[in-house]
Amino acid sequence: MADQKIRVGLVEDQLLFRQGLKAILANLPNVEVMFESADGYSVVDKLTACPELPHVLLVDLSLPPNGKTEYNGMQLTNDITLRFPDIKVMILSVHNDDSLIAQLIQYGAAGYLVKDCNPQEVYDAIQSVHTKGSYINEQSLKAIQNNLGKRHKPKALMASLNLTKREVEILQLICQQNTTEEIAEKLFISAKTVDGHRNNLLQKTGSRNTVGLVLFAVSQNLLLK
Amino acid sequence: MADQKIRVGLVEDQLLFRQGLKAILANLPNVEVMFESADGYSVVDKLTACPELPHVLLVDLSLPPNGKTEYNGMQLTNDITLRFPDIKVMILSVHNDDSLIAQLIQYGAAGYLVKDCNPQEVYDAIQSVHTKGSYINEQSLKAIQNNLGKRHKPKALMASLNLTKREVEILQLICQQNTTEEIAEKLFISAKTVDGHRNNLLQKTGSRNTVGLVLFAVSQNLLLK
DNA sequence: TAAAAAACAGGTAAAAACCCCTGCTTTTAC
DNA sequence: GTAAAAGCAGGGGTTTTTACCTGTTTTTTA
Repeated sequence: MADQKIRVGLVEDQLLFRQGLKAILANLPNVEVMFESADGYSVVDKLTACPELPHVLLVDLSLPPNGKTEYNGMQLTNDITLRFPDIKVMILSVHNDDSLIAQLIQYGAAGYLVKDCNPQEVYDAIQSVHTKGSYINEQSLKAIQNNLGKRHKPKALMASLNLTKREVEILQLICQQNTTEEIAEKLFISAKTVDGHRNNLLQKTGSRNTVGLVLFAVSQNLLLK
Repeated sequence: MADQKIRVGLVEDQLLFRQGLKAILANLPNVEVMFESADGYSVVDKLTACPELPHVLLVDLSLPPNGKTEYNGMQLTNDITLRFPDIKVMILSVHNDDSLIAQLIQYGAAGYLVKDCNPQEVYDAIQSVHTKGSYINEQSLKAIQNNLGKRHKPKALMASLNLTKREVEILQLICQQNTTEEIAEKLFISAKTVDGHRNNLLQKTGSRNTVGLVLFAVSQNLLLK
């Protein structure tokens, strides 16, 4: 198992970059490049035809469009991880966009590398993705932290607002697109009372209108699914 | 630099576990345990008094309360990472709760380990956190992926709805708590026109009212920050 | 170039927002 | 243990905003 080579696939449109990467990886003792593609469209087909699937797929984030429709590394990542859950997708990109990184992780990417990293880092990443299941470096972690829900200290905020149970209850019903009267019926109280609670909510949350209430509820994870 | 020892701090209430961990780490050549605490309350004070800050802080997630108030590893992580950004906080926990892991990462934790891992993994984690800035293993990555919003192909949904640019623009302004008239002023069009767009949005998204529009925008990540 | 889609706009009724207010019950604090 | 505070329920009325309908003009696109 430890001596078995890590099967690596490359998805990268620039021929030179792809060849260079292949050359670098060829020098590594326990890595074998056994798959490559210049665009995203044919990858799934090629993989289904493979006798052995690659362990790790290095995917360029900016893949070329096919005529009109675009099929970039993000979409490919999503499709690959859904159809081949065992393949670890490692994104290569020139950019370093936080929200993009977070989204890629969300779409199932196992790691993210900028293209100007050194070869050793590529090797570490492949190794880490294969053995640990992921390769998250500091910048990726920061990206994740910045995009892992925007709620900073929800408990503190909630506590300071001091919403009552009834208010939370009504807020949740508002967020389910109920009108004031519908809420009143469901809670067996007067519509006027609901209106009063709604106004308290507006005041307590500092909202201008229902939109603000919904955004608040979302930020505080108060939504019932 | 490479020969310099990694300074490690322990925050763990169980004496036996803390001592055991210290003994394990003492065997490692490039690790030095130079700080320890049995609860969360005194950590910040102790750290400010330190001549040299630890590189890595191993923190037990379930720290004991002080009388009435609770101060657990989550809160400690939040405080430490805010006040000492250079210290990498590594969480130790018996549980393996996805949403908890994600929240900890969000609060600034650099890694998460379950307590029944083997000593080698602790060493790897410390090493990784110190050199790479983070240690995210497969279960942590899964936790992150599960908590980075829901994974249901926003683009596909968006495409099928076919919102126009103008509609998206107006939806975003609605989500900023603007009234129809304010939006009209900002876009130099009639309020009636904005209203028309709003109605198209209601129809296209299948919403009953503005609340539905906001929830849709949130689900599609259409909010401008 | 014809059809489709988008942008625009007016009228009307319903709902929400925003004020004012009175009681009653429960919780909290001194 | 009593007083104060907070939560809850209810009411009246006005103004603003939204929801829903209709239609026309402009822009896209097949």
